[in-house]
Amino acid sequence: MGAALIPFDEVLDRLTRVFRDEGYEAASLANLSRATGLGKASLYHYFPGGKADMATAVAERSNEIFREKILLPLLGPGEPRMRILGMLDNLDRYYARGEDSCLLGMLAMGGSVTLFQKQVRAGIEGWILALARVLGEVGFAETDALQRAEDAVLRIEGALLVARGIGDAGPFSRTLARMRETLLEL
Amino acid sequence: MGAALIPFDEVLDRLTRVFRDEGYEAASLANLSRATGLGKASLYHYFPGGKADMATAVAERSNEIFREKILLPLLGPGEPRMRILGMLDNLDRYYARGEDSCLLGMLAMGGSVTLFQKQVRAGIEGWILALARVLGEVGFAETDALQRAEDAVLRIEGALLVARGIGDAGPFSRTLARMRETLLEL
DNA sequence: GTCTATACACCGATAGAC
DNA sequence: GTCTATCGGTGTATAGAC
Repeated sequence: MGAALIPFDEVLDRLTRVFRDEGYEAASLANLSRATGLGKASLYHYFPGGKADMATAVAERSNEIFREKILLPLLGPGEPRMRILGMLDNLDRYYARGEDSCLLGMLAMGGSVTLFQKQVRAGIEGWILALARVLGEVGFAETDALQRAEDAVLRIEGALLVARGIGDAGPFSRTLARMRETLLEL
Repeated sequence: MGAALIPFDEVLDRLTRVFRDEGYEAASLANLSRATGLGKASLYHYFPGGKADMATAVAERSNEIFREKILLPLLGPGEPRMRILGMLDNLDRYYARGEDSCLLGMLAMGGSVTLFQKQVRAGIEGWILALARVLGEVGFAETDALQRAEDAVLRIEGALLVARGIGDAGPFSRTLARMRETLLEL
């Protein structure tokens, strides 16, 4: 009969970890099966579209979680400057001090970007827009706020890429530290 | 008998394009064979270690070309400020205005980073050190110069990642524009 | 140094029992 | 809803002729 062995969200979490650590192409069904404890056929029960289906679901859920953990506190109540500094702390935790990679970044730098461009775009642009909005509250003019927000987001992404590439989380930590001093400056 | 059909450097160039556009895992021997016009067995003649061998060779050559086209002009003769601004123009051309991805970035965000970490580290750190040196000539203190250089490099990488991820080169162009105004400022 | 042909493991995906 | 067993295809890699 087979009741669900673990909650579906837990399945998504484990799939996320594999895609985030290995990238889309290197994440084999054998990996994904092992990570979830589910047989391949069971994975196909939840995701009829197979691996691509799993990755898009995982990317969408990742965007939701990012929204909860990063964007809502950023937009939420409190003094705007403090919320922006709080975002930097939350990012530090979210990306495990630079040890974890960004799922969207991994999907972006893979051979099948186009499959996930909708989710990548939504995640990136949602982040930029939210940050720009709070920078606006702080007093930056709209275009300046947008520029700063875009710059901040792509610096985080670049820092995670470089950290992963050289096997040293230092660039991520230093990037957060620099942004603490410059993001609100001028 | 079989003389070389195309110069070896041309083979490397074509392999580079495949790895840079598809990433390591998605670049199949069939792709690489088609792109070079060489049969699989011929590729194994040049690269006994197979695909990993091709990718490391390609990464090393990519670092050499980057050095020629970007780092030497940056370090070369001329007024330091102008050389730094010149680097930004050269990067704009090198990455085809944001349409091309960074090979090292693609390798960094793949499931086999560890295979290429030596080359990725060499490329990234060589770039940072060169830029820091010229920033030093401009008058920035050593630690400040290093911070600025690291920040600049990871912004370029982040901009290329975001551009690829959303399918729009805009973030890359805007990043170069912002850096033209801020990299030498303060 | 290039090719054709092929080995054989693993890939994503499916069938069908329970 | 889960499993085992298996499919056909493609992956990397090799053998051996020319």
